[in-house]
Amino acid sequence: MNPTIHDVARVANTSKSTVSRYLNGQKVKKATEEALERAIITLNYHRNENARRLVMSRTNTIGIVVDNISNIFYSGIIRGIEAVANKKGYNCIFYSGTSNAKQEASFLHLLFEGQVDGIILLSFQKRDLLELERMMDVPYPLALIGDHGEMDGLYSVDIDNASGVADLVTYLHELGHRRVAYISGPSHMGPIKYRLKGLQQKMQELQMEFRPEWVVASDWTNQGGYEAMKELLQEEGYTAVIASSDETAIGALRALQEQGIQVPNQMSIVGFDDITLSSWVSPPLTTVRQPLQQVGMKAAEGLFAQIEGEAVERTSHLFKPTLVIRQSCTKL
Amino acid sequence: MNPTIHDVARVANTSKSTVSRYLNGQKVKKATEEALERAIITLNYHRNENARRLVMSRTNTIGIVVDNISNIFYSGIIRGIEAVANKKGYNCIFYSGTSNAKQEASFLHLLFEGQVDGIILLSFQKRDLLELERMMDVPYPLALIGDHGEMDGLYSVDIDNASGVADLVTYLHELGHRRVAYISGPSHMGPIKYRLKGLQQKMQELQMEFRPEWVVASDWTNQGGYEAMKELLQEEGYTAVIASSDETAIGALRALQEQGIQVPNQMSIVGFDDITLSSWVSPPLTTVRQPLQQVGMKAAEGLFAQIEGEAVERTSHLFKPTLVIRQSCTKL
DNA sequence: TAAATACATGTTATCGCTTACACATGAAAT
DNA sequence: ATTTCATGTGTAAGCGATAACATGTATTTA
Repeated sequence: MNPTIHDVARVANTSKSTVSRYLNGQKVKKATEEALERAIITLNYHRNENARRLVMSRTNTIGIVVDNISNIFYSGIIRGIEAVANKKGYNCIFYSGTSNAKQEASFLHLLFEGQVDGIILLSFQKRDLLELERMMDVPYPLALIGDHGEMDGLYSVDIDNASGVADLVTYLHELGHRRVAYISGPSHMGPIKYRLKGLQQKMQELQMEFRPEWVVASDWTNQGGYEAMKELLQEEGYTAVIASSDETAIGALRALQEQGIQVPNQMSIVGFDDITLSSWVSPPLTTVRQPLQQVGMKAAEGLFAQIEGEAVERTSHLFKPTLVIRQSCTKL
Repeated sequence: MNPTIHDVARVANTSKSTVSRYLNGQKVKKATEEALERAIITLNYHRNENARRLVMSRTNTIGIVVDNISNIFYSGIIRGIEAVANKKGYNCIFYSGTSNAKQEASFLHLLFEGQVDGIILLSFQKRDLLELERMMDVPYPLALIGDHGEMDGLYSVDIDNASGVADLVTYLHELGHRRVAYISGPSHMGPIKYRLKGLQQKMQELQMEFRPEWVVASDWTNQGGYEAMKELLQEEGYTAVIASSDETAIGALRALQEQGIQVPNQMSIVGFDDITLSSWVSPPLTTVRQPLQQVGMKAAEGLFAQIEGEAVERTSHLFKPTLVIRQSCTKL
């Protein structure tokens, strides 16, 4: 059996409550402090966190539920969350829905059961509206990152996807491009809808021609981008391609180069995300960078505000990406 | 305040222990079962996991400590771990040492404090020997993935890196190559030493010439591979390059192509890892694939064996990679 | 030196659950 | 009808911590 606070008290010749106070940083007499230190080392005592949580109804821990823990995009967000959590003295633990197809809402039990003080749900998949509604009823601290199904009532944070694409359109427009093609992504991903909407709105605003046959879908992989570009190459008339992710943009670039089409001289291309690879390819890819860390921080801040009983705006908070100009576009 | 088992008992007109038994799947009379079901729904009862863990000294949860949660290599391993854990009815929670430079051993407190029943430490960084020794003294279920500092006394699982490189050497030798260059990786990574050792041993065995100037280090990034290859290009005489990771191999490929050196006609190149990108590049890269999922499963199995009190071999368990032949090498 | 104050420590109830044990109930065996 | 046994349920004692309250000791002040 592990030693308990009671054992420590016995060995140090004092009482449980003194031990508890000492452990929690309250002042004790110098002599008892030393005795306690010795006792704790001798017994190799570690406090039982479960007992503590039971009586305190508090865990000092937040849960982060991610659909795919190895998604590289989440790493920046997680860094942001952890930065805030560390400052607040909280621990982060991660739950992954990766292999088992558990739904996010199924992790809410962690909250009910007292395993965590709050939860951040992190996923760029499009979310189920029923699940979102269910979450709105949860009287516990909760923050969403990613799609919020355009409904209010939940504290959520996301990239302003529409704005990012709009920036790309504007940039191409400034370079003189009037007809641009678009490589979209898989429909189950949250950002897809907003990126397309941003494209359409900005193009309309700038009175650019929008042709449905200049829009193709991809699965957001490199290979998908390659294939989408091949498909797109059967149409003509556009002078630039906007890919809705850098990975597809790079695949598309490969298809273009394979066809002997020079980038950017004969075709301009831009991506979205600013992944590391984007600066390596040739030509280096113009794209927009997502403020991932800020997103994570904002979500964590909102969560802690809720944990501490403050009022938060239960609505969506968006962060604008920033344009990163490299060498994949040319002036017309 | 949340409803407790006591509230449920009151509403269902029975006693705490009956509720507890019902919740734990023991048989109760049909009538009480129905009453309990109703009471639980009415009250929206969720059992307090902390109280339960306190009295049971058991969490049904294992902790997975990873240095960088977004490392794509870990995703396969994690899938393996989760598969075994799910089968055993355990939950996995992840702890990340990402942002804060916490050492792995500092997560052992989770075990002492009763937060988890066992821990898997997952990292491909080279491990600190002092930390490893400290872990050997821990009388709790523990499994290591990655470097085990060549010491026994810990249950650990790893890729057989030496064997992987040896396979590559053998393959090149079979193709007629006798003089090969090698792009190593960063010294703080665990596999580096073993991969180099595998290279040297197999080359010696096959009586191939090993020249120090044909060995350069890289940081295992694409750009690092590019630079390493440039450095290597100042030397001559070798007919093939073994890169110690696919990402560097792809960078090296870029450098070669930039110099107008045709792959595989003028230079053969192989990588290590079999990342997705390796089959996309041109020419598709010959490499070795790591059995990541198996590694994860083996670690989890060893951990559960320990949790269940079985004896396990407290030593290193290695899994051999398999050669994946594509088109980046030519017969001499 | 006695009274007033501050500070450190001990006593005890409590958090919500599981479980050993005792007890009640009803069916099966005598 | 009585005894036996199985089965379901209640009582009560912990699990290991915190914290309100009471108490004791040291320090300051009159």
